[in-house]
Amino acid sequence: MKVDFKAIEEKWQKRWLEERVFEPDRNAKPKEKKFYITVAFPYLSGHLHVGHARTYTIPDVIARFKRMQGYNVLFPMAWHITGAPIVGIAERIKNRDPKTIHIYRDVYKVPEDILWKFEDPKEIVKYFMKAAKETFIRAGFSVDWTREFHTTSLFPPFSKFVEWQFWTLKDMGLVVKGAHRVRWDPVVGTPLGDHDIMEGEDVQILEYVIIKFILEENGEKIYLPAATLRPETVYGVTNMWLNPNATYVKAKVRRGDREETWIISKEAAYKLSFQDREIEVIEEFKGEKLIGKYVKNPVTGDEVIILPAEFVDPDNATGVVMSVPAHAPFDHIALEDLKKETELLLKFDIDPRVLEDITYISLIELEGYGEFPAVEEAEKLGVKSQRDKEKLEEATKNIYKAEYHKGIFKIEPYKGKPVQEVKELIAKELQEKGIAEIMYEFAEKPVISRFGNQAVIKIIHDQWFIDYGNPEWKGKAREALANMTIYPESRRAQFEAVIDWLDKKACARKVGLGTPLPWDPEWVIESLSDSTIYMAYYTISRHINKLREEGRLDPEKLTREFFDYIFREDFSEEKEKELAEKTGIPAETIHDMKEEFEYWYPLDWRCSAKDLIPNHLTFFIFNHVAIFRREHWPKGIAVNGFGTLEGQKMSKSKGNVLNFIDAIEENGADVVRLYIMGLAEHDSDFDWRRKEVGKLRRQVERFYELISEFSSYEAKEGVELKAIDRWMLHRLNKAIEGTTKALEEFRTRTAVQWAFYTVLNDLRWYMRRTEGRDDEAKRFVLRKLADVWVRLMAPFTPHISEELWEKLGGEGFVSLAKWPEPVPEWWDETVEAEEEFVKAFIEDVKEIIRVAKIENPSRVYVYTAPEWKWRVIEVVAEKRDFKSAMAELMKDPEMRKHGKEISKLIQRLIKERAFEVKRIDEEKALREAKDFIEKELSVELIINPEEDRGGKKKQAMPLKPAVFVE
RNA sequence: GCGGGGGUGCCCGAGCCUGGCCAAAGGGGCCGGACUUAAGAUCCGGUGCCGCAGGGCUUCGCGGGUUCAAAUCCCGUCCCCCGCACCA
Repeated sequence: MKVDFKAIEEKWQKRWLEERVFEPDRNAKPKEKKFYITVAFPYLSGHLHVGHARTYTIPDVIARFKRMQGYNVLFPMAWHITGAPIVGIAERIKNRDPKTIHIYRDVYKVPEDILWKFEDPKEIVKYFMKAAKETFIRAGFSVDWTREFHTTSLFPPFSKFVEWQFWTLKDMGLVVKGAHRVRWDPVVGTPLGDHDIMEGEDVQILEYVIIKFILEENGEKIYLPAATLRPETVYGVTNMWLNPNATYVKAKVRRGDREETWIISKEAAYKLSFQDREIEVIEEFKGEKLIGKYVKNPVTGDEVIILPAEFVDPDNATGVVMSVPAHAPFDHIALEDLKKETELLLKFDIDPRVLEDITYISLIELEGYGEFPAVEEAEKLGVKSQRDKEKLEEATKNIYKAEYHKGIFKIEPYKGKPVQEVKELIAKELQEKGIAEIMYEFAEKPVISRFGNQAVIKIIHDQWFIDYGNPEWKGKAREALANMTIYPESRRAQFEAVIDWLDKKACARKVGLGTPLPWDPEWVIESLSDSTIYMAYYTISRHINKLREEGRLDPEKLTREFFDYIFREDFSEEKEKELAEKTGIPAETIHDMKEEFEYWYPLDWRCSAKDLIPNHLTFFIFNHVAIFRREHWPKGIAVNGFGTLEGQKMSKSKGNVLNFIDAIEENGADVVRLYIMGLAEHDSDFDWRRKEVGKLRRQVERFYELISEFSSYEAKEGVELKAIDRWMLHRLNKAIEGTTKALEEFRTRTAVQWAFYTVLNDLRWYMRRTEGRDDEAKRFVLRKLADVWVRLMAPFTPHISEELWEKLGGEGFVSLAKWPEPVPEWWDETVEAEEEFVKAFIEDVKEIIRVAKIENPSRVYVYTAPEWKWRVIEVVAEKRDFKSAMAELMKDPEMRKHGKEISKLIQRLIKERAFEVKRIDEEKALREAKDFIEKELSVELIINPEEDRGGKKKQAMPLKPAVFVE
């Protein structure tokens, strides 16, 4: 039988919408019975694919589950359109970029006539919002659509809400203005995000400390700023390095109201001009001009000579390097090289003896090394000259790492401190004294922008930040987190780390869709920053939407005062009246909004994929604790993993994407939902495999057929049940318990395993065990099972569950039906143990037949353990040691008859730690299952005969009867 | 570099917190059987090694330790994945 999933799905989706099944009424239930769950709204630059499906299905399943548990559930949805990508797409469509057109026409299947409208970003937004909503409806998501909205100034009421949020943060001093470094295209003049970079998108930005050595020339004070990543080594400088062939400049460097004269490489002058310095080049010359001159170390006061070195790269930092041969392999080797080049020295008019006089200065105590680690390491790796670049780099890396992590500084005033600490201290101190500055530089080159230009690092001013570095704020965020439930709990550590590391976050930019910063409208609030507390907006959104529809809303009148009242203040009739006048919204409606917010908040659950932990989810915590009162702080976060397609990462540019809607079209929403929920747990990733989905589809069809069949049965109360019937009901209880527990913890995979597979397998076993039976007891069991099973499956496969619920004559929607609870009288651990015993027995006999290679067995003799052995087990379980168990047992004269055997048995039991054995009536269990066992094994089963066939009888142990096969 | 998370049988993946019932759930694949004219679907069995009686042996990245007992705890080590921001 083919099940027409599509027809069933459409039918119920229509009914749900018509009867407003998922629009909660806050007056229906007390606040203790409310359940508010949200999921990160989708960014709509295209269709949702199956990789996204899990993120949205989880909260829906939980919402459905909670609804059935009797909660008043709010599960809203909105759309995120803030940011640059959509604008970028529009631009690329306009430019007829073939790649973009391919994606939108062929992968997303946008009709041609609509595609060209995409030159306007608003059209993109319009199209995909509609598509996403349709997808969600067709996925069967139990969303309250009355609260739908989207972000940016295209939806003014929400924009006003964001404005309010930012004013509030600003007043608290949490939005600050400052400088910020960005990757920058110097030709086009724009900041470069990751996707704006053609080459080198993952290159790190390093913070060089540039230490200004002093060169006195004709009484003029000139600085020679040496760039280093190890400022602490300034105490060990023996000389300076310049590249004699590189071009250097003498330039006036202005920063603020300070002006100095520097000598740096030509490249450095250019790069520094983007980093808060005004550079005026006075003179250009080759590095050789300065070789042999002396400069003064600004920290130690030492006079050191400038020497030539070809390893100095003028395009790295300042092109000026200080030499610390004791701890830097490059410096050591360069000095060794130079000693051999007398001619070169003479050319620069340097007395070779100067080199001989250079004494290495040891700064760092490092275990496993002597005074000069750099020298040792270079030797160890067999470095011969500066040209052994690879080896030298390795040596440098080794030494740097070792000294940084394990080194102890030897020079006062930092003596005895770990290098790691000293480095920070010195860098800070030197900067404070004006001896050193910071220069940003790429760790590798080249870094090319998508415009094809060599990128630089620029310091931008007037940038607005949200100051997540604020220690007080961090404290509150930590407090909130500590009181939250995180699923999976193992992610908590990451949240803690993120809260610790988070610092100033640029919150506005000059391009893209969004809400303008209310006090500085040139800036648009950036997309991660405008969606941190919108869960609060949902609570009043339906009123806003209604007012809007009725044309009774002037968004401009949604002032700070209005939002303050709703979200941050106490109830006040007076205030409501006042606001009614100011906003034009009826006082009752304002009151209603306030009540609704107070009812739904705090948010019970926030769901999202795990990639949002380092940003959105943590911002969500931060912004909540800043703006809302403690009682409104969020209660839980559940994160989930991503999806791949047949083992491959989904990539729209490569075309291997399966759109969510296409998957639904192909398999039906219920199958897709069940598949995705059963595939992975919590934050682990899942892999979509077409073949498996197909298989599942058939199983779901089977489920449908089974329940359809059982629906005709009558559950007549009071019929006498056989052991196997009770077993089935007991197992059903377990499935209820297992599913419920798993769903409470967002463990969808375990839940599906219980709700679907375990029940299916148990049912299979039950049918096998009861084959040929057709009696009232069996019908009773199957009918009960159907009732329970449909409800257990309803969160996962809501459409066919509705259909089946209707067939079963259930009242109303299964979506609102009561979630099953274990039936107390169904519990029967004994019958389960007996059934397991029977199963194990069959397995054992099969094993014997197999191993002993018995052909055509005809009879199986089974001997269950005698009573006294059970007694021994019980006593051992209680006493747990040989002496007292033996003593206890020997009190009984019946037992004494078996004294010797008992002593052996006790020893064995203690050795095996067999302390937990559930007592069952083995003989009864075997007799009840006799027919079945005989059929399974195709033998005659003889239970506990007098005659000891094969002399096996004495082997009988509790739960392990003696067996003889003939 | 800093931070977070992992390494389990042919593959995916549970178990690890709270050591024992773990040769290790559940899928998938593969092999065999039943059903069928056949294919498919479905059902049953097998899938570390050895074993003519239900047993034994060796396994959970690698090395060591704790324990009567370790996939699970501790120490060391190797390898892998992810994030590092103005970007959704």
